Amino acid sequence: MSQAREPVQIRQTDSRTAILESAERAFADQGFGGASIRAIAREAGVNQAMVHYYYQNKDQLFRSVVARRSGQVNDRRNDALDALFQDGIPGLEELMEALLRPTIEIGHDDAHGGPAYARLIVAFNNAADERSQNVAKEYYDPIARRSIDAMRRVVPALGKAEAVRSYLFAISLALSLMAKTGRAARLSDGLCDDSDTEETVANAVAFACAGIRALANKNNIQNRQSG
Amino acid sequence: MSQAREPVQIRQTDSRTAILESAERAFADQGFGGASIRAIAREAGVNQAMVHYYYQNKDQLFRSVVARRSGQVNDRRNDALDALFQDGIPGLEELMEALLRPTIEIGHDDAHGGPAYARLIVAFNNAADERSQNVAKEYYDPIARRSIDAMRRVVPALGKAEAVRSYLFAISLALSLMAKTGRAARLSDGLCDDSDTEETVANAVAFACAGIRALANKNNIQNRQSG
DNA sequence: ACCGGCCTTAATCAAACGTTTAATTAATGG
DNA sequence: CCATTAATTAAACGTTTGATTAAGGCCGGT
Repeated sequence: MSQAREPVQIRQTDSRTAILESAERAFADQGFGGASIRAIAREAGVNQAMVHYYYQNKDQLFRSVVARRSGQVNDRRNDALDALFQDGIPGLEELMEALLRPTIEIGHDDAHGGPAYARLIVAFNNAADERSQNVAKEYYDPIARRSIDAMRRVVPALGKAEAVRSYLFAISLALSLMAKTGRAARLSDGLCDDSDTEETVANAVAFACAGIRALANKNNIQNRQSG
Repeated sequence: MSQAREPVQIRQTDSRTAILESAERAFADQGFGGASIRAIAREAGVNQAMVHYYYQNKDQLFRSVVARRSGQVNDRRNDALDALFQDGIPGLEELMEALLRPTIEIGHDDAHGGPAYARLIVAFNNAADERSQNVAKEYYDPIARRSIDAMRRVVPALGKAEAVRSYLFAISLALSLMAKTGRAARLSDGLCDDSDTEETVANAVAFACAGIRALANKNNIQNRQSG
């Protein structure tokens, strides 16, 4: 009688993702320049040549880290957008929650290295260097454009420039909530927890929606005055 | 007849500040780990040993870069707070403009390396590593605490935790406006200019105030329900 | 003229860096 | 069972890193 046969590929898969997760932590904590491939390999428990074997070089290793996570987040955001607009036009709160919740939740997922990715994504979100912008363009611009269009359908008074700013504001909000720098806890003497995902989402959505409506009104008034 | 005597320190100051400004650009563009002292010295037009002569090591060089700029910003913010509360309690819009304007303006000051510092400060504002948090604690926590207290005086309904979050949100907004990553321009097909300082300040203040009031209301409602 | 304190220099150090190589081991398919 | 492929290893490559050293130039004061 034959045993249930396993895929037998014990060796490969472990190393590949171990490197990826170690790299995620290293890039998040020390930046691209500060992270060293040697340390990444050491912490992953693999030979340092394995990093190049699987990912060629440091640049592509970085891209691979971002690619994996951005897929996880943006698939959820795209699905949520599909569902929301299927039955007409949703409310602004629903829309913003659909956009921000996946980002916040993955950052709060301690068991799967969420906080490390949160710190990483925050760092490169506001970075102006060519590598960061290329990665942002490839992995985050498509969902950004779709989100901005959705925001303008939900709040018609929102001009394109205001919508872009609002989107970037909202993302920046959500990211600042994910990156547990310890500063919020320090400044609030421990009152700000930020481990409560639901409260975090609620705060981000409330703040963002109010801000967006304010920009929409401002835009409206300007148009009325000048038109 | 004696000539008007100058402080005579012609030699020193040039190299000192040349290093500081070169370092500011390097740290902003490549991060702490990615920036090299050799490149910093080269771009400053000095021997690389001069960097250690004036700033001992890379860590203190970084601190010196932040110290200089944070002084410029926070002196202005402190003065504005003093003036605002001299004649009673100001409005929220006035308060937030006092807090955000200096930050935004220094980031827009192209002639004096503002954009470089903007990118630098954005990068380390959301960083969780020990060095960044130590620098933040030393150079930005005092004004942060004072600002948070001021916000609660202006909006009494704002709880402490909400005030801390609001402050961090608002700063995060202003910073995302300063860091000209090119992403806003790209996503808006050039519509978002961000070089217009007044419009930038107005947008940030409007968005932040609306968000803060939303969090204050949310807090109020919760208290009423649970009390 | 000479001294003493800044400022500046070129040269050097050990350590760490990213990357490549050649050789070894383990699994797969015919 | 052998040939092929994939995974892994130790070692080394040349370069760059942060930091230190010793030597000298500049300049006002005496």
